[in-house]
Amino acid sequence: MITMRDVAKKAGVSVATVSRVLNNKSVKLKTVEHVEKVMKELNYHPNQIARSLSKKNTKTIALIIPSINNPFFPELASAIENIAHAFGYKVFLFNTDSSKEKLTNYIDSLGSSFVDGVIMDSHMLEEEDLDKLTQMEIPIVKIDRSNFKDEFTSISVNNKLGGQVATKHLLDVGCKRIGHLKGTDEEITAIHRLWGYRSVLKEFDWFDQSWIAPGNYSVEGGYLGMKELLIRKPEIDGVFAANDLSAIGAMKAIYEWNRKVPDEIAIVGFDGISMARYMVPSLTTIEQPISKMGELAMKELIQLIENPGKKIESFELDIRLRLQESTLR
Amino acid sequence: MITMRDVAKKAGVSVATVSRVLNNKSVKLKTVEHVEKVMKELNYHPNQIARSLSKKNTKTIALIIPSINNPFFPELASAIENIAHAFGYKVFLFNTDSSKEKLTNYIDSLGSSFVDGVIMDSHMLEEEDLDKLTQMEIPIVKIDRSNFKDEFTSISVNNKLGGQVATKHLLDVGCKRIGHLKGTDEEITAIHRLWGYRSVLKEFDWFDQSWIAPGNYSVEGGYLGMKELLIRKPEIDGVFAANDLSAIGAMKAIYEWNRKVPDEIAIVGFDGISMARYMVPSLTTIEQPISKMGELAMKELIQLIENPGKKIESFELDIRLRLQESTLR
DNA sequence: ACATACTAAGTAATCGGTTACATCGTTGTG
DNA sequence: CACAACGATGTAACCGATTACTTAGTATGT
Repeated sequence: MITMRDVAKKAGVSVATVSRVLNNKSVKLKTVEHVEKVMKELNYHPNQIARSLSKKNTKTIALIIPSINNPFFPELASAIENIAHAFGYKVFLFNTDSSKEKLTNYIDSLGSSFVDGVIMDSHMLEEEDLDKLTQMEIPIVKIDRSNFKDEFTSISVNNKLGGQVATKHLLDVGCKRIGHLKGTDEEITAIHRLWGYRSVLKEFDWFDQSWIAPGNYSVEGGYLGMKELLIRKPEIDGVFAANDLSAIGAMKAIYEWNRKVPDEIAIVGFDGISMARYMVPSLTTIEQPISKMGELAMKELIQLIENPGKKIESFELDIRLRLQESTLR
Repeated sequence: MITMRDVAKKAGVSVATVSRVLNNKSVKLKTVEHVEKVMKELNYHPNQIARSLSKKNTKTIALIIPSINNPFFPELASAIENIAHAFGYKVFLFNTDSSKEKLTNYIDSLGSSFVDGVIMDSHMLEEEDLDKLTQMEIPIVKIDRSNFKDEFTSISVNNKLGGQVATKHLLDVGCKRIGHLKGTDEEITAIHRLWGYRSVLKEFDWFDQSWIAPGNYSVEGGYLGMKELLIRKPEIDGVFAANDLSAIGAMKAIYEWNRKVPDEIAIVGFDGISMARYMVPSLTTIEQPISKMGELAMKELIQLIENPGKKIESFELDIRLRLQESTLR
């Protein structure tokens, strides 16, 4: 491996000068040119690890997400990676696969100062984990699920409001019996969406818990949950699925049950993943500004990293109803 | 920041001993316990960067993919990340967004020895890039698109065969006029799939280039390309789309055109992304063993990294026809 | 009892950069 | 003309670990 000393020796200057050339510090133009020529000749690449060690930064962040099967996360990751790249940061992909063990594992590793910051999107965080993270004194931005106190900058949307908008919309298009495919029980987003749904329907006398089935935030879950609802509630004519994936599963179940979307059963999802537009029929959904969330998260994290005075903030971005065929009637 | 010296001082031993405790080298049990206790007390975490500098490895790999919107890549990334994690490796996500500039940028950065290896899935590699990569002497595994000579270990499937299987299947279910939504012109996989399609149909006298429309490997592209075909070839009754995304777009176009899948037009995709199963109707597709490809790639890369004697190999995995409703008639 | 082998631990060099401080030559000012 | 100020460069310490080499102490064998 070619090192700075090799370059210095061949160029007849000191290592300090080579370093200065690399970092655009004051060096005579002629020297710069000469040293750069030597670097080319030797095909020299500065060692990022050594640089990180003395500079005490790595220009690297960790992105912790619970799953990669839900397109929401790739879309988010894409936005994050884009901004990161634009600002010279690299992104570690830590996929916890909804496994607590893997999450703990990753969190523990963060203490080893190989990342400058963390974007965390996980519902499985417990007090213990948060304590660890706080102790590490590493900048953190939480996305999507701000279930804990305001120790970290967080980016989220109003999930309860989203649930309300979705449910009201189903009422607006004439649905009389509206079911819900809820997300996982641990996720705060899922709980809030459920609350939104319930808050709109609680005054109706037909409404009770039996209109709620598990959807598990997954296609398979939505599919199974919808089958359950179809059996239990043949009169169902509207569904609010806690996310787009489960809505897609639900549509599949409805189709197999030989019922028509939207005429017999209208359906609303949540997230606004791009695939929702291309379903047949296209899926009405509560759209989160996914890219904007990713961009904001990354930009905030960079702020946190690069100017230590930066304060913790909470951002709540707007959702909107993206009207499509699945509720068009 | 707490360092090894702090631990050493407090424990009354030398830094070497602390290091040995960390690396399970021969140390008296009593000393180990004592040092570990001190580490706990000080909340000491070894600095990964310093460790990497002296060990000359980073337990990190770079995954370079062209896009994150096509679910194929998240599914691949997921498999890779899983194996990586199991073997103690971390994964950098480099998404080139089909931008040559970003790719070059990332490739150049790889010289700085901050990764032990690279998994590369990009069709945009040019001679120049390959030269750079070869010079860096960094272990590389290429996935999916082995368009260049055998300088690197590569994992792929037989795309031409896939195109043939898909097209023959459409003939088998009774299609008389079969169009193709091709992928991007630069991607070798797309070219091979097209070849497969053409090789099956070239003997038919109705067949010519005008049955091929651009699909661009994207939903939008498939949608637009299908519209084009529907206008140009009203008699079309079968479509082989170069990937699942474009097939999904095509189904949307067909639906809007008020034609029925599969009865009036049958359609086959390529890739076997999990979403294909949940389309309405579900999408028949040429299934690549995506997870297996990712796992194999990562395992091979680890081999390459950890035992330098390891030879370059080419793996061609099997594809299979995944029969679903979109060709069921 | 003494040479030999082995274990546990310490000393200091090293990985490849950055940077505080020192040095030297040049230019500017009264 | 003498001295201050500044710009370009060199020297060497440092970032936080690992590890080759060395040494002290203990166990084994004859």
